[in-house]
Amino acid sequence: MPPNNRLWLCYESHLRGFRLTTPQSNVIFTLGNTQGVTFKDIGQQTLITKGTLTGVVDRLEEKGLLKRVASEDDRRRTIVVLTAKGEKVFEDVFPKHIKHLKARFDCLSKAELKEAEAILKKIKYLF
Amino acid sequence: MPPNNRLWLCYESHLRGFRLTTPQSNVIFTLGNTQGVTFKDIGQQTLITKGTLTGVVDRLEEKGLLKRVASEDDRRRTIVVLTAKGEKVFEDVFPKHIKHLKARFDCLSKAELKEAEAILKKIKYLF
DNA sequence: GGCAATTAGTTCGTGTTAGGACAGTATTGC
DNA sequence: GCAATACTGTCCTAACACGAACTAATTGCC
Repeated sequence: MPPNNRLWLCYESHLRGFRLTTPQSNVIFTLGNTQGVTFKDIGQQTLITKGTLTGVVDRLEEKGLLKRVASEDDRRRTIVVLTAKGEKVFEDVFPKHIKHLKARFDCLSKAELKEAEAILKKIKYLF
Repeated sequence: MPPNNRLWLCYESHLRGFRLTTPQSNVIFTLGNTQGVTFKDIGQQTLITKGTLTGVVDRLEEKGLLKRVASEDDRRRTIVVLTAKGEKVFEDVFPKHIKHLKARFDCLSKAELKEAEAILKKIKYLF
């Protein structure tokens, strides 16, 4: 069961407006302001399993937003790098997306946000 | 991005032990202790969209856990009913699953649980 | 040095997801 | 009573999701 709720739909539909799926934008966001990241590291940051990641990167590569570069040090590795087009998309979408989400949570007071963070951390550490 | 976290994995892997996926078990749980539920109502309760639900129900029907019955009042409707086998699965899995989850959350105090519920409700109503 | 174990990424199979087009059925409005 | 509208479930497509099997490269161990 994916996150079937309005918070999720709000998150996702905003990205759809930029022709990006959520996993795709997560990859773009991970790659922004870096010199390139390996598949493995992208997977760890985005929590996308490697098998799925292959497909997500394929589609972003087809769109010309990133490219695969073979690593020199370790030839098993593939480094994924944003293209100029990908950089542009990152610089456009990322700030807008943060702003979009922030606008919703600004309805909560500082105290409420702290409370939410605290209790969610507790739940997180149960698992 | 599906719920890629340990809480989720805990939830899902427990069900996998019963050869059920999460959406499949959600449908079973929705059908348990009822005389049958329409597609539409299952979708509303489980938050599975109708197009997806068709496939989920197909697979459960193949497993012999439920069956489709045409509605008499409204011939557009299909009512989904647990078979005897499906009832057995429900009666086996449901209590075990609740117990499994409860065990984790019991580490939180009553006050903490109340707090979590309150803040999560607030977030929910933002969206 | 050489072979086993490990690691990185791809591929494949099964299942889930949303969304849109579709057909059949029911309801509404006039 | 009939046309327009709305509703119900199916089918389709594109994209994920995981896990397992696979290839290629590197490391570990003796």
